[in-house]
Amino acid sequence: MVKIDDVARHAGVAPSTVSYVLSGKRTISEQTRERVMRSVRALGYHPHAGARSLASSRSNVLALVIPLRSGMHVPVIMQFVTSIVTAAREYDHDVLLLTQDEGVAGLRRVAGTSLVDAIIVMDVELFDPRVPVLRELRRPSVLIGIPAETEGLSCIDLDFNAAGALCLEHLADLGHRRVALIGSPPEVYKRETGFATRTVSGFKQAAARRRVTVSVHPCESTQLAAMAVVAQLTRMQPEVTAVVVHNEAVLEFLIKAFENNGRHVPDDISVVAICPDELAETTNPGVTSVNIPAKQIAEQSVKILMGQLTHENPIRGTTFHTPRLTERESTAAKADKK
Amino acid sequence: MVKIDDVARHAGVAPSTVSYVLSGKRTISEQTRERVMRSVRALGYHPHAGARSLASSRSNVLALVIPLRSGMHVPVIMQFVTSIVTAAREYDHDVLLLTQDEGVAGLRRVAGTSLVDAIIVMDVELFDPRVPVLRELRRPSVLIGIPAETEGLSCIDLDFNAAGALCLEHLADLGHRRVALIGSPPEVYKRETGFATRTVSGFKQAAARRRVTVSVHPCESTQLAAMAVVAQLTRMQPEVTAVVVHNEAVLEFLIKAFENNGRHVPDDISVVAICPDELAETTNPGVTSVNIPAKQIAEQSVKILMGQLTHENPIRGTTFHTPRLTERESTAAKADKK
DNA sequence: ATGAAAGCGCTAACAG
DNA sequence: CTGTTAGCGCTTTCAT
Repeated sequence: MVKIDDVARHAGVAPSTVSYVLSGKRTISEQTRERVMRSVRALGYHPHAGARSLASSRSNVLALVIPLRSGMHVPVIMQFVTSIVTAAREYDHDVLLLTQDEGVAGLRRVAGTSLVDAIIVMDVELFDPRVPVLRELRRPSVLIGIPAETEGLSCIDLDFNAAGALCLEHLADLGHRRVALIGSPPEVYKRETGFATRTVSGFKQAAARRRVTVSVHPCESTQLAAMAVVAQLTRMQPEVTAVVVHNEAVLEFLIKAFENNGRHVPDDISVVAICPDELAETTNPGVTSVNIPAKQIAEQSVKILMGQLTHENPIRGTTFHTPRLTERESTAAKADKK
Repeated sequence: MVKIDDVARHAGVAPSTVSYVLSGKRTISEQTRERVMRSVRALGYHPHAGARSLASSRSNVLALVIPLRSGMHVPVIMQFVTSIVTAAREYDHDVLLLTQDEGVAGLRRVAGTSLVDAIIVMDVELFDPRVPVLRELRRPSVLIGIPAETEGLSCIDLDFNAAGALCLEHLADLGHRRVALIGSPPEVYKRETGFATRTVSGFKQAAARRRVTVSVHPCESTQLAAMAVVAQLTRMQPEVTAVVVHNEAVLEFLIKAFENNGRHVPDDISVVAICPDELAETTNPGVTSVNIPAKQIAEQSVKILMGQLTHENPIRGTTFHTPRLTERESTAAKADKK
């Protein structure tokens, strides 16, 4: 294995000079920098990660805790994961993956052993046991999702409150007076996962403002559950002319089910979804939707961590992404019959 | 930060003794082991990962390269990922995530810096540029998927050849004489991804043996593409009474499309899928399927790496998982009309 | 069964 | 702008 001393000898400089050339932590004459880089390439030098982390107390690795539990839409998670890895690489960092099932112990382990410099936690609940641990770890961290107590932590999420409101406003503007929200599986609400409950409350607040009558229907992520909700809605609440769907997994099933119940989208029933744009574009018809900007949130998360790690830009507190609604073919003005 | 010397002092032993207690690399009297462990817990000691990797030249981290490209079913990838992380933790290893887009350079980097001890590569193509690099890296590695040249490498995959054959045999046993295979998107075949082409060839070989007439239809992972394939099949090849689906993403769309074309599953058309059991169970009707055993393959991959890392059980060569077909409600004997 | 001590390869003062 | 050197915290011979 070729080491820094080999490079130094080959280039006729001191080891520290090689180190500084590579890290850019002090100014080096263009001449020697060139010579060193040439030697680095000639010998195929790769600094030993462990030695580096020992000497600098920086591993250049981030931990990412991904959710495993039911109720989360897998493609969205995956998009977060890949975006975070890509963003981390831009800052010359790698990503270590932790699954939720190691729980709090995993956080303690990777932080305690200095395996990672910072931690990203996805799918944070309102009263998440990891939150106090993160606080006591005293390492940079960012939570994707908003817990009840954010003091001293960096959190980031889509403003689901505004997203819920935005959906209702859009439908209210189109003249709808009775709107149903079809949401995540019941367990997601029981866990008090922020994104689900915040959407509901934003939705309800907007409904109160606009004097729209609403109801909320949690829904399992299966076709059967989707059909059941539509059947119930059609039978018990035929006056509902629009729905907001906050459950990517059943979006297509719901549309199909409405069609099968003789209610055409958007003529008989309008549909707005909160889901990734890619999904909303590929359904038939295209669904008016509020985007879940996984890529942007992932990039912003990494940026926040890097700011904290370099002490330059220690963004603390909560960052909300403003939701954006895109009109597609699934919403229309309320029909004026009756 | 508490270090090994602190623990040693607290327990009244030498630092090396603490190290040996923790690693179990030499026999320690029950007495001192207890004392040391007590001190470890009392002080909350976590060995520094970098120092450890520097001294032992083992990082206890595995790299996992995940695919990003289109054509792969995301939930299956995710299942692999989480299973690999979980399996690695059983052996006290962590998992570093690499995305495909860093390409060969990512492999060189993590191996060259000794960031990882071993590498798992998913979605390996027949002529994969990473294969020669993996070979020259001289680190334990396992490929999920089978390249053209496996010399000196460990590979593992479902025996898709057998899977394709198994599907056809099952349908032939039920009396079907004309069978279509609806496969992955065209680009997957163009890339010569082994799993897709091997399925097709196993399917065709079995068809030749059983004198069944077959056709193969690549299919994009969209509802529209699924509808188009079904329409084409119904119009151009009405004599086809059974299909094999090797594309998880469109399985449900295909079934729906057949129903909409007035062909009931399984009475008018039998459907066999190659997909995870979880998916096959939740469709309506349940689909007879050959399982993609992500969890088993993931666990086996990790086990292979561990064998190589400990030099105990250096499993080389190719491991094929034998496919298993589970009958559900989507297949029936061919109707005897005409 | 345990201790002492020599590195592992790199970074970051300190010195010039 | 560059060189010298003292660790970083752990593992692992080599001793006993």
